[in-house]
Amino acid sequence: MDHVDKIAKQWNTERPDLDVGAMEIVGRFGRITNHLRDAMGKTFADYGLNGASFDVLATLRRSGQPYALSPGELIKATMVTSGTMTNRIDQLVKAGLVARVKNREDARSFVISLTDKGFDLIERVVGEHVKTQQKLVEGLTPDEALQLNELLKKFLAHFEAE
Amino acid sequence: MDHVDKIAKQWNTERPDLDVGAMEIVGRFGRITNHLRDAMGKTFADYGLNGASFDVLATLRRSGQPYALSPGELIKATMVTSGTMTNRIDQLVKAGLVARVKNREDARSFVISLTDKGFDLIERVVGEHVKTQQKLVEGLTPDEALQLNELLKKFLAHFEAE
DNA sequence: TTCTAATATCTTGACATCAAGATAAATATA
DNA sequence: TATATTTATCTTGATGTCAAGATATTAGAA
Repeated sequence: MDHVDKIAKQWNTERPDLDVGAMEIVGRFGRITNHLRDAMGKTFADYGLNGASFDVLATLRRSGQPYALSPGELIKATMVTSGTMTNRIDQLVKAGLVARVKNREDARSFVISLTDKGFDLIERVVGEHVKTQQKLVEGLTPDEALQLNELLKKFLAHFEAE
Repeated sequence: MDHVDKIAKQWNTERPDLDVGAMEIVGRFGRITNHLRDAMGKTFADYGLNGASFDVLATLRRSGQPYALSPGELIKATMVTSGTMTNRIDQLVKAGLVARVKNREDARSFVISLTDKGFDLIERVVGEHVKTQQKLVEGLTPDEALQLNELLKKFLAHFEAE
């Protein structure tokens, strides 16, 4: 009887006309995601980052050499608005982790480039981050984890069909 | 090949030493939850609410008669800080959907009570909300949905063990 | 060429949230 | 009783986010 079961039970008493089967799935998604975010946030905080700044640095790192993308590309990859990305980049520039480099071919645009300091930091953080994630899925057996991943993949495809 | 697969592939190229199996699960949780929140938010917006205000009204409604809880109880149920709850209540009071009623037995505390207007509103919204949630899980067969729910339940228990 | 449209990014103002601390009342202890 | 502690809620200041609009540049059409 977890927290979501309790909510479902209350609705069954108060509104027996409602079928809350879907609510159980959706509710558990929300709560699990909150726990995951909290746990991962602690790893980021150990290195002076948060989920937002980690996201930008990790996107640049995994894009490969020369570890540089335009703000527009970062916006697409991280699904935030332009204002949010400007703010994130400003902070990372202030921290010396990325640099805004002018694009000679298009004066409207910049390239956001990992500094050496930024590269070294993300290189270390991502290792810890992966360890944290592995610990988080330890509640499931390897077989269950595989099964869950397959179901998530199908579920996500429903939203991100192209 | 969904978005999460692409990220995993980039990491495999750039950092083949990292095992990103757990990252796939965690990443899909994040993306799915974002899609769920967006979709549900639209239903709330149709009634002038957002996820935060819906949450408070729904908590009061499903608590049963007399549809009233203290701020402290609402904080526990919704997992937000006291400042956030004060703000949410202020807005709902302004909108005439709840009322702050003084507690005679303990002058420190109030009871937050659904008004008739608030009751009528949440009564209608929750019906639409359940329909939205049902549509959201239609990407899975009933059997898959059951399977997923069981796995989520076990996963969540890992975080909310008591 | 000159005007218009599209593109790339930044700025502004508003909002929800949190952490930490303030206020006030109830309860426990001396 | 008087004082200290706990409890319940609100206030304040900072942060991250978004939507809408501003600015500047490039590309296309007349």
